[in-house]
Amino acid sequence: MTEPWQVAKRKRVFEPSGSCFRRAATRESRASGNILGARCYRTTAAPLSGVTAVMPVHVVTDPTTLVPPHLQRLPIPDLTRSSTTTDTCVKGQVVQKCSLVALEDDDYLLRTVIQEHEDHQTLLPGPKSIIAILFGPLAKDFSQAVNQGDLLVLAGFTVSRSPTAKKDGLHPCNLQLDGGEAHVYVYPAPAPAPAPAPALGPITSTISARPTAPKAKTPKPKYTYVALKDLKAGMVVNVYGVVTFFKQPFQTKGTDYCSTLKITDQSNVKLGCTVFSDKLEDHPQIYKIGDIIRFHRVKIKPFNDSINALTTLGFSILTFDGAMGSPIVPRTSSSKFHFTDEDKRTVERLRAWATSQSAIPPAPAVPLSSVRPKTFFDLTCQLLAKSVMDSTCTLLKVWDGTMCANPLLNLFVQPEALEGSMAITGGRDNLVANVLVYDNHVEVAQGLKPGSYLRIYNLHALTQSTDPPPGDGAGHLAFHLHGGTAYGRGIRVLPDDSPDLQELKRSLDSLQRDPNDSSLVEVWCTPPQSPEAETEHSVTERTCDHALRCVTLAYVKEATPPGVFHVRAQLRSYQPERIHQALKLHCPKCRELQEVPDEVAIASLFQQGMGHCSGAWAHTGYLDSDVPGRGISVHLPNSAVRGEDQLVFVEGATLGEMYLMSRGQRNMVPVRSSDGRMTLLDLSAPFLFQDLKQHYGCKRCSQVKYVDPDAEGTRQMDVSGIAEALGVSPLQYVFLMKLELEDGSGSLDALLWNDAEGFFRAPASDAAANQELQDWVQQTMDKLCPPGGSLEERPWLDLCLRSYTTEETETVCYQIFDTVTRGPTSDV
DNA sequence: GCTTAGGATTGG
Repeated sequence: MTEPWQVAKRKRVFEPSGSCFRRAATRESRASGNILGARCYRTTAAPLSGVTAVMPVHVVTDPTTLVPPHLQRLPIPDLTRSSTTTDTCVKGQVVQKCSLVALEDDDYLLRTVIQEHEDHQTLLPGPKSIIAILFGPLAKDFSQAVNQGDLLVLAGFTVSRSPTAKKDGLHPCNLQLDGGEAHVYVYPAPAPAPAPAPALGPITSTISARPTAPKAKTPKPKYTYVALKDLKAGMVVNVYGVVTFFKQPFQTKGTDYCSTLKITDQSNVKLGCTVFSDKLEDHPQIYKIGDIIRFHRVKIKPFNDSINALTTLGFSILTFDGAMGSPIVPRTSSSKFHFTDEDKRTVERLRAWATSQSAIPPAPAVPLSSVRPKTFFDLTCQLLAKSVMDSTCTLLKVWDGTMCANPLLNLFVQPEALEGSMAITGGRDNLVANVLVYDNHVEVAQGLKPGSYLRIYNLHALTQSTDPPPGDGAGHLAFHLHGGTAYGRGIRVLPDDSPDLQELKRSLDSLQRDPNDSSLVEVWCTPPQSPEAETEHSVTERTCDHALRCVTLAYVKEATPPGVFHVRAQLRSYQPERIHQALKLHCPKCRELQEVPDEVAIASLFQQGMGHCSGAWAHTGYLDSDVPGRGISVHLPNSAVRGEDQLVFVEGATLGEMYLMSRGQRNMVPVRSSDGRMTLLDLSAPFLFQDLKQHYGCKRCSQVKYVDPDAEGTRQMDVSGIAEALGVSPLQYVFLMKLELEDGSGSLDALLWNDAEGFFRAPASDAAANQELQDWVQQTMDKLCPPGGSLEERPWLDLCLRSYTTEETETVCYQIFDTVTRGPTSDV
């Protein structure tokens, strides 16, 4: 049986030297900025505008400087497919001119045969005649302006393989002329007798329109694009589409590389497309599903009750990022392409349409931290090092800045067999994925340079069954890029400035901020294997009873809420930094959260409460006040139960006096007069003082009554009983802190809130009243996150996190639950 | 020498 990858192995090897040369030539032509033809011509020909000003075919009869003098002439017999075509030209006589072929929508094709001009002809070996194929308006102009026998200078062409060379005995290459850079300069054959052609070098000629010359203003080449639903077999068309499936170029059984892809457009028709070219740079540069592609000159052919698009002679392809708002920059290796504002709008329209389509499958790209065993996925990563394992397998060591939740297989390779370096990882093994690349992908893999950014398509995550500890059930993860091209399997190098690399680069940057951090290295090298082992080195301890596997913060962030996770992280920072600021008041009824009022504000409320005395109750005593001329009234309800829990109403005291008086007292309620009756102060002040504790009520939920001395009083002398009797809805003290956690895979803000008292093992209401307890909590935080300490001094925290979405803003939040600190004195 | 592929995994 012959499998695709076995076939591929028998293929001709893509000549690396040739490809390098070609790529270099392209770069050079871009960098030079010297666009052959058009620009030079427009300058020199300005006075002649109206004759052939925007024409790519120039008719030359008289000595002026029409043909750019910098063009280097290349003899036709010397032409090869790796010839530099920038600033070069060929010169030859038209020995055959075929008729103009009309393609769809004002597109044309014309084939002609050019024979090397006689000044070189006799001197050089090799085929002297070459086929030139002209496209578009150039072909049309040529058919009108050029006759057999004319002498031509051709510039701005590309050199391709001639598929008919064996049959026609002509040059093994052909010339293709298409687009704004292609130019044909014509020296018409003199009608009566041949005159010596002007020598090349600085050609001095002048233009004269001859009878067959085309009309003065030819419109710029305008391409029209056919909606996919309107395609019919036999058409040669230009189309746009959104990529819904693609394969990287692979070698065929024939002479070419093949790219297969599927596209769709607003007409909701899908079209399979096949690109054949032996030049990799002619193939589309598709990075992911959703990219937008533009084809010029594809032929629609019937296949299996449907139609497919196939590249034809003179095809060209541009690819664009499909994301809304990202720069519209065509991906192509060619510096010769048409691209207009209309193209831009087309791309924008397709992007907008595609964004709203569920028919376009989501790209299966995931970070290393989210990879699950037995799945196939696309990995965007940086190549660190590679090593040839055998003839059918190459190992790539890659990372993406996130830490895999599963232990990763680390294949050891002798340093001398490894190309590239792992030094940058600082030994943090669980960050490095070992990718085994097989069969047809080996060729691509061997051309990869360490440091480059890659996307590997359809990577298979497999747990290594031969792993030593079979008991723990978690084999080490290895990644396989199987042979063949099914499901788009392949590797592509992403350009360094690709928008798809931003996230990856951020992750890698944060990893490398502190590459020498030994504690990180230690932890990463010894991934926790059991909960027992974990807690030994942690300053916190989980108290939950679920046995979840420890995951990375990156994994937590990827997961859809709600969820429960066990993580191991360090505390980078926390807010607020002062513990007393972390104490808040919370209403269990309306769930409002508020700051504890500051003493200045409370003191002022006490001042305002010093009005007319509400009058003596049966049990009223008077004390001297700090405030001159005022007295403090102390009232006891008529039916008050005597004893320790005695409820005492205090009127006319300052806040300071209230503190003093309530010391050692169980229940003191500050009151004021209102309309001759006794009521509570504004609820921004505590409604109840219990020794060192102050209790507050919710302004929104309380319905404060006048305090009636004849009331039965409260039966229950606890906070809620007293509050109820007073019509107060009591507030609870709570801790609220935001902890910035960090674990190498990323960082995450988690709240200490509902379960904060458990975390600190301290009731918030006690902490509010007790400076020592606040100090204890502060010391605990200092232990978790030493002030001014470096990352390596920070201990690791085992935490149980919950993710959830808030009702109001629908933002994702994380809270720490079921976790306790070991306290500031623990010796970890 | 006018072909080739025409999506569709599971493995080393």
